[in-house]
Parts: sequence; C-alpha cells; structure tokens
Amino acid sequence: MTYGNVLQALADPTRRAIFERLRRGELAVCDLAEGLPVSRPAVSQHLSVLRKAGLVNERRDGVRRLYRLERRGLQALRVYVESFWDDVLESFKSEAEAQHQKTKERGDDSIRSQE
Amino acid sequence: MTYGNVLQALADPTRRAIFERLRRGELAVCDLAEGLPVSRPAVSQHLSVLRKAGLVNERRDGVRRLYRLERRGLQALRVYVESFWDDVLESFKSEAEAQHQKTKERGDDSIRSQE
DNA sequence: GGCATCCGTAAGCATAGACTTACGTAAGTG
DNA sequence: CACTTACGTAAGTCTATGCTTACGGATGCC
Repeated sequence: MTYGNVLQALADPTRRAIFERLRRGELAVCDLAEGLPVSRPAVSQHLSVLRKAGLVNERRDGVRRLYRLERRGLQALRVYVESFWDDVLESFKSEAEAQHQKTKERGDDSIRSQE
Repeated sequence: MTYGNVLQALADPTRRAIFERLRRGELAVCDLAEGLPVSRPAVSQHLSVLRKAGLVNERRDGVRRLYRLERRGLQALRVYVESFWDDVLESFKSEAEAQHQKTKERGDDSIRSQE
C-alpha cells in the first residue's frame, strides 16, 4: 500500500467515479453500479483495486457489502504530493532569485516577455 | 490539463522516476535517460505525457533541451487531494460521533474490538 | 560544407488491464 | 427446502499503452 498503488488506482476514470461517489457516504456494490456505464462485476473488480490501494473499506450488512472511504491511501498520496510541493516551491524560489540576479546584472527588466 | 491527466501521468513508475529525478533541478533528456532502464526515445515520450499534464516544462539550451518541474499539474492534484481529504475527515468525524452515540446507548465501550 | 550530438516522431510489437458473460457462493425470505 | 438477491471470481476478448528500432530535423563545431 504505497502512493504508487494509490496513483495507479485513481488513474482510471471509472475508478475515480466510484471513489468520488463514496464521498457522500457508504454504498453497496449494486447501488454503485447503477448510474455507471459498466457492469456490476466490473465495479467489483474496481473496488478490489481501490481496496488494495487503501482507498476503500468494506463492511457487511446482510447480503450486501457496503463500501466506504478509507484514510490510509489518500493520506499516503497526500504526504507524497505535499513533500513534492515543498520542493517545487523551493526550487522556484531559488530560480527566481537567480533570475533576479541576472536581471540586475544586465540592467533590464523584461522577464515577463516570455509569458 | 486536469487532475485526471496528472493522476494518469504519475501512475506509471518510469514516469514517476523521471518526475522525481527533476526534483533536484533541470536535466537534459540524455542525462535523464542514463540510469533509467529504458531507451532515450522512451524518455522523450514520457516527457511528452508529463508536459501535457502540466507537470514539466521545457527550455532550450543549444542542442539540448532542459526539462524542469512545473507547478500547474502538481497544484491541480494538490487541490483535488486536499478537498477530498477534508471530506474524508468530516465523514469520519460524524461517523465517530454516531458510533459514540450508539456505544452510549448500549452501555459498552468495545469499539476497538475490530481493529 | 561536412560531421557529430541531441532530440522528437513514426511504425510496429507485446503486454497490461478494463470489460464482458458465465458461474459459484453466502445470506435473507417464503 | 426452494427461491431470490447481492456479490466475487474465472475465462476470454479487445483496446490502450509502454517499449523498441529506424529515421529526420535542428544546433554546434571544425
């Protein structure tokens, strides 16, 4: 269960649709299936992938199985993205400073010309 | 350029390796290729996908092309994940309260038995 | 001009994976 | 016990896509 699995799980549009549908609360497989353009077994297979990625949880209720969101997967992705985001901001910061330095040396201010 | 494209772009392990290599700063295609288990054209194709997802930027330097991280793609993913994260926390919060309520009604405290 | 380097793209191939239908199983209902 | 409902899984098909080799264009150097 790493962010790699999470990214791969959320890469598929159908799987994202399922995932986002669970945002409002737990749902059974048959309820998830209707409204989606794929068959119920397809939904089951997608749920299996989401579960292995730590994005989804299972709960039995009689003959039905209620699926709901799980924190672990999303948390793993969150940590990955945030740490990356810090690095990106930092690199842009130092880059901007270097650019500013160059500009001062040349004595012009046409940085925005390439935007 | 949506978070869907970003997720799909980062789902591939090779593409993630390229992306993470650019964390330390800009690199040319040939520099990116060595150390990776794929050919240089493959790297070019991956870079094309990353660029279309808004994750990567291009800059020419003589005969070389230097690639560096771009904020747009990662920012789109960040917004998506964070908004989702808020919802997940909220749903867990209300769920915990409901569970607590039930516990009080039954007069026991064995919530943790299923962990 | 002639040559080398760096790169993107086209074409073809092979595997991953998303989907379907068919089937077996578990739980509820009469 | 029959019957229904809800679900997972197996098997097979077909498309998407990641990879390779081959090629052509752009830039720099002599």
